[in-house]
Amino acid sequence: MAIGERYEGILSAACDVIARRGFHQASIREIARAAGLSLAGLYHYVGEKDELLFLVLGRSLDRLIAGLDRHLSEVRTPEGRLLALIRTHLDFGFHHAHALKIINRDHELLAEPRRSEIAAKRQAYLQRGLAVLRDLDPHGRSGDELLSATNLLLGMLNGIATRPFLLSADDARALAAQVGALFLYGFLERSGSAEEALRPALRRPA
Amino acid sequence: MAIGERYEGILSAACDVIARRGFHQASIREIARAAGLSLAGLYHYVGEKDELLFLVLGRSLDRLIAGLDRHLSEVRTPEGRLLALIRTHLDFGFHHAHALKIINRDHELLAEPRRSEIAAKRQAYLQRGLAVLRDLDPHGRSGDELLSATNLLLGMLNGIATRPFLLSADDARALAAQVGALFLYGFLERSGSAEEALRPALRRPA
DNA sequence: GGGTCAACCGAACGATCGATTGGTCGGAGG
DNA sequence: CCTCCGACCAATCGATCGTTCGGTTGACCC
Repeated sequence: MAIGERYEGILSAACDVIARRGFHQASIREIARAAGLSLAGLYHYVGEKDELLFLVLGRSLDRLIAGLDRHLSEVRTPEGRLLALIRTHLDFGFHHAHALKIINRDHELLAEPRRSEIAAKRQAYLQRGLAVLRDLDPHGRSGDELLSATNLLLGMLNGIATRPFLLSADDARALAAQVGALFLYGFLERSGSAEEALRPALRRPA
Repeated sequence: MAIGERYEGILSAACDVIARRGFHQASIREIARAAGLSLAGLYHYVGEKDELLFLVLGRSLDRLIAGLDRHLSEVRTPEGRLLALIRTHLDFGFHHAHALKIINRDHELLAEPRRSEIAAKRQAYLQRGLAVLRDLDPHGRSGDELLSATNLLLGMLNGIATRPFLLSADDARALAAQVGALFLYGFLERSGSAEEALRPALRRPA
């Protein structure tokens, strides 16, 4: 067994167990067992429990961001870049469902300074999404509006990426097109007749 | 102090502590301290730790669903009902941020049969959203499509409802209109030129 | 063949967890 | 006045937690 291979197995086992049980409920003993090591054997590779979560989060976010950058670099049009973002996220959700679950659920559980380091990577991902929407925006939206729109989009993606909708990679692909069309239309047409359509409802009391 | 008042205080304290620390990291002792009781004093009111999470989740979901039903009953048009759903959710996120956080993050941590009971309430909420979208849908979407669209919408709402975008109730109101317009447009116009706009991007390789 | 080092493991540490036990205390009922 | 009961608490239980310690083993180097 290659030297890094055991390390990979540990992180993979940690990812599985933490995703299934939640970080604080996932005991080091259970992770060690899943990785095929004894408790003390695991501690030979890892300093403390927080480090396991930190490594899993860091590696997953790095992969997610790298994948996004790779896909974005292949597309020039703003619409294509939006679709690339959506595809990357859903694809990641399909291939690394456990990792995405941990990213969204357990990212606040780290102690400083690891917490800040992970938060920075999450922020880096968010910024890329915001840049895509800025290029796409025909209305000159403010930074705040773009930020909330970015969170809307990522929330949509997480709303389906972590649930059992994605049964195959083709599903993810098809769903990406759907989501892209739905979001793009609303995003582009904001100040047009969309508000018009809602005006009667907006006038009603609470 | 009235008899139910202490009980209210316990559930409120549990909600705060669990939201801040996560369920498994929130010790019964800390919840008891936050509620102004001793450890054994808390056990006078509650049978076991799981029951605390169960009560918090159940009460929060009941409130959320009741609020939604109340708001839906006041509106007749499909568009107005969509907006009512969005408003209800964002309003709940603003006034009960801790509860919404627990609903979205810790709902899987219960043991059976409590887990199923909470899952049923979540399902009831989802079904109401699905019904709203069905009334609104001009394309005769399948149940699966409507279900994923519902998850998209709820994902959007959770994407912003739990983050610090909502500084005031007016913010929540304004954001609801934004979200409503964005989603409505995309939802209504699906098979029109939205796919047209994405077609060039769709043809590109992965 | 003696020495060194990474790669482990069994056993145990103190701390903290959820939960229980045995009680005190004050007020309501008779 | 006595009894009873709900409300509450100090002390403690066994289990489990994260972490550490003291090894053993086998491969590699001189």
